[in-house]
Amino acid sequence: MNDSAKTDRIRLSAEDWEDAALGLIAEQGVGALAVEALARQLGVTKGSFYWHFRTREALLQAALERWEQYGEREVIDQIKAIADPRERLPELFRRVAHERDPHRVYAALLKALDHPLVVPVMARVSQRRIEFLTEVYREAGMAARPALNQARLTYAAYVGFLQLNFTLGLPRLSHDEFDEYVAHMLATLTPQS
Amino acid sequence: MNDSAKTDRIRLSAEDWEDAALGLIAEQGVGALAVEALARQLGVTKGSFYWHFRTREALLQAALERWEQYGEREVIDQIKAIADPRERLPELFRRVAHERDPHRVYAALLKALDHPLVVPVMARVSQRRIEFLTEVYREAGMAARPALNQARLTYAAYVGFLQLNFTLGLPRLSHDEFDEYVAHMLATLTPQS
DNA sequence: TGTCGTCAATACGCCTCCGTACGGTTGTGA
DNA sequence: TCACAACCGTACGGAGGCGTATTGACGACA
Repeated sequence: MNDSAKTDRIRLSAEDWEDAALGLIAEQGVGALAVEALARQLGVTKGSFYWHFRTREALLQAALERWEQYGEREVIDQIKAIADPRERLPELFRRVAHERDPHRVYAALLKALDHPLVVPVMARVSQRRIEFLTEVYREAGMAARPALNQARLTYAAYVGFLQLNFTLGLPRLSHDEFDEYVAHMLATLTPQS
Repeated sequence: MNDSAKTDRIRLSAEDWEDAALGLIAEQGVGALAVEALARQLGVTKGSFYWHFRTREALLQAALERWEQYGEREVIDQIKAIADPRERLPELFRRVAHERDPHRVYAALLKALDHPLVVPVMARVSQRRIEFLTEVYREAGMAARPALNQARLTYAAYVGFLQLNFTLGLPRLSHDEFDEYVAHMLATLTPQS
């Protein structure tokens, strides 16, 4: 039994390294991104790494770009596919509240905002999401400026939610309490229907 | 002109080191807390450090305890001193929105939630603040359960606000836009008066 | 079948930072 | 003035992580 992620492919590509890097970031944070650790996890040595990347920073950069491009589209597209605009907010909230995995990289990156490479990426991603939220609020019937402010507020609540509930494990809510909280959130952050 | 924080006291105490550590954490994050860097900043060498602390972790621990004990009381006490309970929320919001310094350590600690020492501290502090917020909401006229959920939501919005506006510098709002956002926040997170 | 490009192993040097050992200085009280 | 504790400097050992150099294995393709 191979201990973990030892894919039995003999040779690796740059993309394999980037994916592995994102996995490691999601699990242990950006600080834990070391080339020898990654190499061990992939079942090879550093010799391989420095063929694909000039430096450790280059890997981080590439992994972040990969995440920014491919990891984001999904949620937004799926939400946009919902016909009734008023149904989009509730569905969005439900996803965020109950699906943990898609947010792990984002949460990990949130803890690495001291690193100069991740700040611009997070700024772009957050900006884009806020714009998307604004759009959804507008389609739900709000005027332009309130929609923008509401989007900012909702997104801030999302970010704080990640920190408090996921990474901090804070409220230690029971299942019912949690659902009640999500319902409350939905009620106060959704335009009065 | 001494370049920065070179206090002209000849000899240092453990508290001096803890304060300097908190300052460094606020400016550059927990990861930048290195004993030789701190020693340079204080104008001494490691020899001094290891007289006061057994290890680097011990300093972090002590600094965090110091922050948890002394750095928090202030805001809560000042808010509690406001006579009219309905005035407390707006004042609290104003403070958070416009005073940057008191939140710098908290924001820095938010980016260090991968470190095992800071998680319990942040959990306790956040928990206490949420309880305080719940109290304020109750005094403003809300029932028990809604007040609790509202407090959680408001605090999540606060945490996200820190990340997006302060550390990410995200919305790049003008002064007026910013005030408008704060007003919006206040309007939707304050019980209907 | 030989050659070339691709991917990987090994070994090494270097730097940074932690922690230790020990010797030196300064203040203070007997 | 002597002794001792508090505080600090210097020097060193060692671990961990980055990057380089060199060589080796292996498949594709002429």
